[in-house]
Amino acid sequence: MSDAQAAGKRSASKAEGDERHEAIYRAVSDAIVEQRLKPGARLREDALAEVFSISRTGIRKILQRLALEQLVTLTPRRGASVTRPTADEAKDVFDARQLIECGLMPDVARRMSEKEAAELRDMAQRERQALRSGQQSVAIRLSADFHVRLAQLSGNATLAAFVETLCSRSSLILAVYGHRGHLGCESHDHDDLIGYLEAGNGERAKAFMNRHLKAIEASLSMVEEEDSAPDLQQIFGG
Amino acid sequence: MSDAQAAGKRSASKAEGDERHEAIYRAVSDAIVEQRLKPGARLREDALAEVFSISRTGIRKILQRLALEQLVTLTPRRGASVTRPTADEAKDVFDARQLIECGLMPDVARRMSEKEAAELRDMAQRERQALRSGQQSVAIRLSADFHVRLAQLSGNATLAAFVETLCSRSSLILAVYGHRGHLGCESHDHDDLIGYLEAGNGERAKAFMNRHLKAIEASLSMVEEEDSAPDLQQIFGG
DNA sequence: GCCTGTTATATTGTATACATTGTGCCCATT
DNA sequence: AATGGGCACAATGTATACAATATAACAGGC
Repeated sequence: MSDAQAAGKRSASKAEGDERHEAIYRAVSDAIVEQRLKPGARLREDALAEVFSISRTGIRKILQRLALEQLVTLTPRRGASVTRPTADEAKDVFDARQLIECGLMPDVARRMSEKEAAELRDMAQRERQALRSGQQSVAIRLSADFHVRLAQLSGNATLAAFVETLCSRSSLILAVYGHRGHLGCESHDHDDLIGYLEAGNGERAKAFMNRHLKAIEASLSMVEEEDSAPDLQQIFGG
Repeated sequence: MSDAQAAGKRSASKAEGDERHEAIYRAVSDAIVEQRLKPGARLREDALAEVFSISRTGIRKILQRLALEQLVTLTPRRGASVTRPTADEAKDVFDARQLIECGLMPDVARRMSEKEAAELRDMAQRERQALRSGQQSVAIRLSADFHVRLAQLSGNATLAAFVETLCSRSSLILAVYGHRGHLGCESHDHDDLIGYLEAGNGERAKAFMNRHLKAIEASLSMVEEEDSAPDLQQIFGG
């Protein structure tokens, strides 16, 4: 990589620097969403800076962005770590998803084209495939992407961007509170949903999405696991 | 500046730096929301750094945060300026507010205590007062605060934070597309809404909020005002 | 032998210096 | 006189150096 990096460094005089930052951001974000970086994992600035061959300045920028999206937690003099969502946060996130994603279904049903439906079916199929072949990280990502793409089809970019952050956080929640092997979305659910949307039945899709999200939330085991020796912390801790 | 900076450097050893940053962030954010900084206004890093007596590093951090909330626009080598929302963005923001704020009304009606109702009434009264006495900036802020506080009472911190960004952006939208003198919320609307909520009538409140937001949106004049001599830009510009 | 206080190390926070790039002005040329 | 190129300036992007602080290891005392 050193060659490409050195060459990139020299030739990246233009606005490529931004794209590089974006790429690094996505790399870290993806690693978190795909649960290769697990909640609680520390993200040291030096280490990240070395891995991606940029200075800490750029890394800090990226970490701040991730912190604003609640994917990493920035503790003042302690640095960054992958966020470990609380039970309250988990509830908020799923309530928000229910309100928004369900609310968008009628719009999606009205606007979705055949080409977009095909794209969604492709995503759903690849998700099933990944699930069957045991590629958990890929499946998690495709599942989140499916929900995000759906929101984008509503035509509301603002809400779509918000749904994206909610889905990313959902992945963290599943990592902490989900049962292993069961990663949220049932494999056939997404296909069923596409069917309702293709039929233009927004209300049906809305109701189905509601059940779908409720099912995911219900599959979580909401026990806040205490640290190794935390009794004092829980009794006195602010 | 060197004196104040040196003194600040010594005394701000603790975690006060964070609070200082937060204060500066709020100062800039407030100025934007209250329309003392108008859309399109350039925000030069040097100038801000000098005004607040910190280095550009801290300013950049704050500008990035504001950019993620869509309050300022960061053009790659051109710097920061107060965002001038497009008509599409305006529609998205108000659609989002309708979906979310209305959807939260039942929860608010169920959870709101008498003390919180009194607090809201106080805010609404101060808003009317500010409006009467011609303090437009204060009125704008109080109006946004009212909607945000309402969302907070739903108990969903995630959605409340999102509503906060939507309200801030709404202020920008009103600055660009609103008629002068008419700043969105009718003065008695908020009081009426509190009444429905106090009565525990969530559905009524929901319907009223829907009309309320629709009325605000309808009051906008959605003409994308072209710059002084921009014909070529609009025809060819990306 | 365990607990506490101190010191050393490692990591983040901040500022500043340097490199890069966009913009506007001025001059030369047609 | 107008246009195009070049140059100078100004503002941002990046990296590094320095300062402050939290953690952990270690030593001394109870």
